Amino acid sequence: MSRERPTIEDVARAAGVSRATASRVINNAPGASEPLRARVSAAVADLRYQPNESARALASGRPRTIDVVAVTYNQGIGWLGTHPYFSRVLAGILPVVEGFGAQVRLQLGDSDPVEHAIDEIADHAGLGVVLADITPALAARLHRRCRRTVSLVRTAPSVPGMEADNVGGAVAAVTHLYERGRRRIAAIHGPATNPCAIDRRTGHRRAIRTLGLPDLSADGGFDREGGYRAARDLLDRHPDLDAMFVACDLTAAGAVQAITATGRRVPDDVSIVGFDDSIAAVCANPPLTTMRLPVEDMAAAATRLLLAGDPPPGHRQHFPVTLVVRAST
Amino acid sequence: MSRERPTIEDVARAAGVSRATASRVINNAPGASEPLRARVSAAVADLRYQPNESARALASGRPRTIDVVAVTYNQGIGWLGTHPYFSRVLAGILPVVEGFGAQVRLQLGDSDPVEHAIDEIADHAGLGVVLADITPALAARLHRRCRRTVSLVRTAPSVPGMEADNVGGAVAAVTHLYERGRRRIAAIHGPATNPCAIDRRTGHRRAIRTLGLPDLSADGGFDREGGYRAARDLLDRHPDLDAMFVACDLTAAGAVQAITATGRRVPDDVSIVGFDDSIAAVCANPPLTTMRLPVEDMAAAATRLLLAGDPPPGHRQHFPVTLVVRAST
DNA sequence: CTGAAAGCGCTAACAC
DNA sequence: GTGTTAGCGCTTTCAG
Repeated sequence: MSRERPTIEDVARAAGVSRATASRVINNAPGASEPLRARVSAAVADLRYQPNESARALASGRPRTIDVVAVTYNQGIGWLGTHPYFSRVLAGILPVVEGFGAQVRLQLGDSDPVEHAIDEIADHAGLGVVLADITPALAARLHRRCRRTVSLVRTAPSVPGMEADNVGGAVAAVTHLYERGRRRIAAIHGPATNPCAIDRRTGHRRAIRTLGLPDLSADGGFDREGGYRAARDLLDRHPDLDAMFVACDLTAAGAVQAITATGRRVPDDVSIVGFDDSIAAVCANPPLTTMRLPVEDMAAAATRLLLAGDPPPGHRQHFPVTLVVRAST
Repeated sequence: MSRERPTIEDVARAAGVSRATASRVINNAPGASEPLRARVSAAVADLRYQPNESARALASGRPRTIDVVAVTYNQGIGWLGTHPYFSRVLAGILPVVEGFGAQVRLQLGDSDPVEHAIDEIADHAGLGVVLADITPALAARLHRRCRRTVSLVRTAPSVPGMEADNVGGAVAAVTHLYERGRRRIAAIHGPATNPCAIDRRTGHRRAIRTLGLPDLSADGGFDREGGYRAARDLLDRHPDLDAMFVACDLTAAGAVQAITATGRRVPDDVSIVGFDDSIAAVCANPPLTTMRLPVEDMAAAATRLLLAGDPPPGHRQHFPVTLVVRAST
């Protein structure tokens, strides 16, 4: 057997048609009769033909890839290896793209300044770009240069986006704690500039206002260390608190460690609700009650949207955030 | 300003040279005088020229990408989203590739049968393929069709590989427990077919033999649930055990939960050492003493090797596995 | 509905 | 050293 991969030329010859016709049926584009379609398909199967993606990309002016962009915002590349979010995004995207016969490309977007990285990604985009976690301003910039873009977090009005009910989730979390009889409920919030964190903060504020609870808040970022520190601090300032709402499971895992370190028990003395339902929630001890963010579903939906054609500007798709009860409450 | 991206033709014209010369300096290949190099470089900067990767790929017969392959072995795509390993691999690879001006492509390799997926990846490979976690047999198959391949786990003799000292790590872990005064040391092993797990098993056996310890083993897979189950089981069968060596942090996190659930304290009653030093280790409560696998370093080294040219068959690079002491011992 | 032919932007032989 | 030229394998007008 020949070592060379067959080209579309070979397929056309084998099927006794022109390259154009072969191309049409391979891309199942209109304009080919049933009999010819059958012959071409047979030839494809026979020769085990697989299109050369590079040639396709050049000819059509666009690689058949979905670009996933992760902006690091100077947090260093480390966060990618430690934060459970990104791999869930990939887990959602990969099967969809694979099923479509396209490919996944990873873009870092951390060169300095970020704007250049974003512009370059936009100019080279393939079938579409998925924004894993990006500021509205940057998303808008990218979307201006490349329409086929979807954000997985709340974003600028023009940019198509998958939106989870972070506000509602935070309300539900605090309410759950309240219903468990807790009244001294503290909160550990995420980064002040992160859209998800902002919404969870909003939800928290709304809930304590509604329930008539005091505002016992601290900032913890979205990492474990921040959670540990914030929890220690909170416990120092309010030794009588009996619950914590934490805006991220990773942070919550740190908070649990801090609570335990002060000799308190979870959930008996302090109960705690996290957010995300990531691997961190189930690794914590006790495992965390948390608000499930359907990251995989959102990423998969974003990908499908992109694969289906140009998403209309401002398109929105909404996702619920649901309570998952474990041992920490 | 024109919306069209400049081509190499534009650069050549602006610099007053031929396309070939422009190409040479852009790829900084030999065969261009200093003065011309300068003129071309100026034109590149001036026009903000960026090569069209699709055209490059087609002309040179190979896309400028590093392909990262994750084989799921029917575990479903979920593991990718929950197991901390894969994202550490990416965190190691991305900066290196980015610095080189190449791209990262993700390959799933889970179609049925796996062999086809592997063959297809080999036939379409770009600058090189990084095998995140693959059986020796599959790695060998891929390497046969594509020389520029590196495995991150112990693999077939012919396949270039990055090898961490898993055996030594396991020995060190058990020894650490022994030095802490523990004598009833149980072990929770990983999947019987996983090369890393096998080596850690070997190390464990070697250590208990050397130290004259009984073999108290159970199988836990590489996930949290398995760790929980195995630990409960072990505790049932050997209520007097005073330590556990667990072949994966995720599994160890589950084991800690199980130990706690039986009313025992970590590390007072049972101390525990994990393996990997992943995010799971620091999310556990208490945080886990563990054997650090330098995944990011290994992935980065593999990438550099690939980017430097075809790695010689059988090439090996060794990495230490070091003890990180935290609160679980 | 089908085929012929013109590139897509670049690399790499090959001449000069 | 430098330029000319022939493709890489495919998509996509444009005729027929």
